[in-house]
Amino acid sequence: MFEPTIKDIARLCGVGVSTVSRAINNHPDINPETKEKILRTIEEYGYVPNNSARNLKRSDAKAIAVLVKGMSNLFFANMIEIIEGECKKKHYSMELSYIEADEDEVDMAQRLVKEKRLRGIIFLGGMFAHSEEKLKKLSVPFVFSTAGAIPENISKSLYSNIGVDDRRESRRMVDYLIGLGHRRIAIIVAEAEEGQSIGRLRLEGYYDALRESGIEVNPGLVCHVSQKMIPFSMESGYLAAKKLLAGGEEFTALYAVADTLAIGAERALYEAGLSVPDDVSVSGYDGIELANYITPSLTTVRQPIEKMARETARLLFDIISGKRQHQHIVYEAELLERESAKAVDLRK
Amino acid sequence: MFEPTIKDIARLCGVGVSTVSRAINNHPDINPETKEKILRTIEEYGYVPNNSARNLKRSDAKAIAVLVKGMSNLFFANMIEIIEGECKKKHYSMELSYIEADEDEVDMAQRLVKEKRLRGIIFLGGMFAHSEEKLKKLSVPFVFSTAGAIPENISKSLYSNIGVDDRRESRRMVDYLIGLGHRRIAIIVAEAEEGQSIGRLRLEGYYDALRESGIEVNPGLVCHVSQKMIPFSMESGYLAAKKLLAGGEEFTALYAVADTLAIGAERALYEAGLSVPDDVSVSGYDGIELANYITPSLTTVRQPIEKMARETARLLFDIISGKRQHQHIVYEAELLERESAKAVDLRK
DNA sequence: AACAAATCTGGTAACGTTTCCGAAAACGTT
DNA sequence: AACGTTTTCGGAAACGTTACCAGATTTGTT
Repeated sequence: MFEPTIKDIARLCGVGVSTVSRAINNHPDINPETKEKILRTIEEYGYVPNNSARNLKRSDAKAIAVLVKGMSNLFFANMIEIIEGECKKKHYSMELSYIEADEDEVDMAQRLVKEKRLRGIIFLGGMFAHSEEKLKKLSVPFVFSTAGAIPENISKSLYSNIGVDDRRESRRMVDYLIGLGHRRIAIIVAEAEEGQSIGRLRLEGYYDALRESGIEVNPGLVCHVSQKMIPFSMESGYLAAKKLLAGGEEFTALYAVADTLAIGAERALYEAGLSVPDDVSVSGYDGIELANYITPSLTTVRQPIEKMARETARLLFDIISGKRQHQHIVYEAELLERESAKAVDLRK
Repeated sequence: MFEPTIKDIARLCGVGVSTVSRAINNHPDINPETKEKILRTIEEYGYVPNNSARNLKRSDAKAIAVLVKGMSNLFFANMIEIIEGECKKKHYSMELSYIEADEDEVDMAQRLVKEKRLRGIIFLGGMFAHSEEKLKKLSVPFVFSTAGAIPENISKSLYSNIGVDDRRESRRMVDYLIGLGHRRIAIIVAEAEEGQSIGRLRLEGYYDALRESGIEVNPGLVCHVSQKMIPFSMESGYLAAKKLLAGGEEFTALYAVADTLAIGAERALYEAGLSVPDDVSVSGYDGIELANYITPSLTTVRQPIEKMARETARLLFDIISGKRQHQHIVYEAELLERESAKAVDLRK
C-alpha cells in the first residue's frame, strides 16, 4: 500500500522538502501562509511522517522503555497505565517489557537503548543487585520505582529512585498490630534470593518493630514464600498460610507483605475454620483498591501509587530535557485501619 | 555517547558492510568463518543494529500495537503480559496504548501504523461501532479480542475476532441461577452508549434465559452502571448495588456481568446487612483469579483468558506472515460453581 | 587444462527525514 | 537609489541499514 512521503507533499505544494519539514516541526523560519497550505495538504492526503526516518536522522527516538520485573499484578498495571498517559501527553512512545526472573534487566535495558535509541528507562519492581560499573554503561537516564534498596556503594547521582520507605512503613504496620495488643504476629514474606529486595525490606521493618517492643522473634512465625512461586500472588499467600498453619505455632495476627498475599492467606485461614478478625487479625501492604472491597475489608498500608507513577514519568522526562537532576524521592504511606485487624481478645 | 555502527564493525574486521549485514541477518551467502569472526567482533564491541535504520530500509518495523479500550483491569493486564511474551518470542516489539473513551481507536491505529510502520494491531476491549469503510483503511491485519459484537454488515474477511460467545455464556450463568430455584434475579450491567458492547451482550444473555424460562423481566432488577463510571470497576459494582438496594425490589440472586462488579456489589450487600449466599446468591463473569480467593468464593463464568491472549497474538503473527487467513474463533467458557451462589431457600 | 558453476564478497543506491548552508526576496534605512 | 537586514526558501548531505549487482575466488566437470 502506497504511503505519501514528505517529497510527495513538497511536490504537491510546489515547495521544497525542507519547507515541508519546517511546517511539520513548527520551525519559526516559515511563512505562515505557506505553512498553512502545507498543513492543509498533509491533512488532505493523510500524510504521517515516518518515525523511523525521523529517529534515524535525529539519532534518537521520542521513546522510553518501561521494564517490569515480576509478574503483572494490579499494582504494576495501574502504574503502567498512568505512565503511559504521561508519555502520551509528551508525545513519547512507551516500550513495555516484562523481565523474566532469569533475565538481567540492566542488560535488557542496554540492548533496548542501543537498538531503539530510547531516551530513558523506567524500572518497575525489585532492582537492587547491580554494580555501579554496569549502571554507568546505561547511557540514558533511568528511574527506579517501587524498587528494593539499592546498594549504598552506588553513587546516588547515577539514578533516580521513587517510592516509599518500605522498611519504615512496614514497621509502622507491625507497630500498629502490637498496639492492638498482638504479641504473636506471623508474617508472610516473599523475597528475592539476594540483595535488599522489597520483601526483604518489609521483613526488616517487622524485625525492627518486634525488637523495639521487646518481643522475641519466633522463626516459626516467619513464613517465606517458596522461590518457585510468583512472589506476590494470591496463590503464594494461600500456600504460605497453609504452611504456617501446618507448622502449629500459634498467632493472633498475620501480616502479609502484600495485599494479594494477605487475600490468599485469608482464604487459607477460612478453610482452616479460622475467622478474621475474630480468631486472627490480618493485615496487608500496598493499599490496592480491592483491599477496600473484600469482606472483611483489609487493614493495610497504602502506597501513593498514582502519585508515584506520575512523578516517576515526569521526573524521567525532566531529566531527559535537562530540567532536573537525578532525585531520590520518598513518599509517605498511609496506614488504613479497616476491619480485618482488631484488638486482641484478652480472654484468650 | 558513541555507539559503533555497522561500518565500524566492517572496518574492524576488514570486510565490507554488506558482509557484516549478512552476518547479522543470517544470510546464507556467507563464509562461516567470516561470519563467526564478525559475530565475535560484534559481541566484543557491544554493537547493536540501529532499529530505526533497519525499519527505514525495510520500510516496515518488526512491531505491532496493542490498543486497549477501557481502563486497566486485571483481565486486560494478564492478557497484555501474555501477548508481550509472544511478541518477545517472535522478536517483535509491542507498542501499548490505552484508548480514552472519547478517542477513536481506529483512527489511533491508523496513525500508529503510518507513523511507526507497524505490521499489525490487536484491539483489546469493546470495539463495535465502526464502518467497513474505516476498517478497510487500516492497511495492516488486526485482531479483536474480548470485543463486543461487530456489526453484521462488516465483512468477516476484514478482521479476526477471538473470544467467547458472551451472550450464550451469560445466559448459561443465568440458567444456572434459575436452576438453583431463583426467580427474582437482579443484574448489574455496564454498557457502552451504543452498539453491541460486551456488557450489552451479557445483558441479552440474561434476557434470553429469563424468557426461555418464562420469567418476566422486572426492570427494577436491571441496574445499569452510570455512564460516568469506569464500566467494570469494583466501585461501579458497589454503587450499582447500593442503587439496587435503595430501589426496594426484592431479589434472591444478583448477577454482575464482571467479577469486579460482583465484588463491589458484595460489599454493598454486606454493608446492608445481607449475607452471601444465605440472603442473596451472587455470581460474576470473567473468572479472574481473585474470584477463587475471596470469601465466599465467587461463582462465575471463566473465560479462557490465557488461551485467548496467546491465540490472539499467534493468529496476528500468522496473518502477518501469510500463514493464516482472518479467523473468528469462539472459545467455550466454563461455569465455576462456587460458594457465593446456592439453591434458593424455599422457606422464604 | 580449460571452462562452467557455485560460492563468497564489496561497492553503492536507496529508505524518508532533518539540518545546514547559502541564495533569493522582501523590507528598512539612509 | 543603494545598501544592509530580515525573512523565507530550496538543495544536498547526512543518519545506519539492507539489497541489488557485479566482480572475485573457489570448486567441479570434462
